[in-house]
Amino acid sequence: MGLTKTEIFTDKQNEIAQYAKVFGHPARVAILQYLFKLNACVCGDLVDEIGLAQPTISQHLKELKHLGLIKGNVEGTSVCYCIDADNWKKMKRVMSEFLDQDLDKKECC
Amino acid sequence: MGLTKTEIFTDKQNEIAQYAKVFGHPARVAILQYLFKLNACVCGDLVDEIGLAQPTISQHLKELKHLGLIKGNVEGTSVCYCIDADNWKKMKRVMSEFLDQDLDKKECC
DNA sequence: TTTATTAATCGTAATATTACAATAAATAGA
DNA sequence: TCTATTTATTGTAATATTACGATTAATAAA
Repeated sequence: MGLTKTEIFTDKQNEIAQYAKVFGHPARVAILQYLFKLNACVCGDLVDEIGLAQPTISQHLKELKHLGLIKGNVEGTSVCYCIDADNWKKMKRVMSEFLDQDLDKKECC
Repeated sequence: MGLTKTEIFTDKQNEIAQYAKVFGHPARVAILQYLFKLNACVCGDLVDEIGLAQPTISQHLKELKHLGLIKGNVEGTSVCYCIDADNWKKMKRVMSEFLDQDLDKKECC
């Protein structure tokens, strides 16, 4: 136990859960908000900005990169991160379909 | 360690993460989708529908109820669940604000 | 009152996540 | 080459999550 039974769910359900999971930590939310706010690539100031240790930030960045929501570019000794616009749009389509379900006649309790 | 440092993040960031976290498991996604699909209250068939043990479903329902996304109504020996439309809308506003951030001029890598 | 039905709770094992110190890797500049 | 700078990786402790058997609680029906 302790492991999610992904095989009993649909691909769509697992996809939604996977996206949601990565947003399920405030540090990753903060990283993404910062990348949006700066309107440009961010090279390294995330550790100062967020206030977590460098390996922790690096770990969170890895998860965001793994889902394709951000991309990194090596620039000298530092690495530049930014939102991957195409994949962000893909994610939005998946999440919107889930969040925007019709609420009519839903409440009967 | 192992515990999220919520205190270093804004209320908004923690709120987004909390909503996302509850969507971060396919069983909870499946439960919500089923409640939407039925267009009515669901009294108990979630265990058969989803395919997880009854205590597991009950645990997931508890988390959804705790965030206010669903509500339950006792009906005889069974309990009737449905989406809480008002709170679902509140959640959607919070998540949309986060997901719908402006993507212009974001990519430079 | 007894029995059946349904859902919640408790306890717990297996696994996952979070955070960070220590270290490694990679590159720039002296 | 040596040193500084920056990021990734490794290892690990603390905590959280997931799943379910066993049990309890609550109500309905016999």
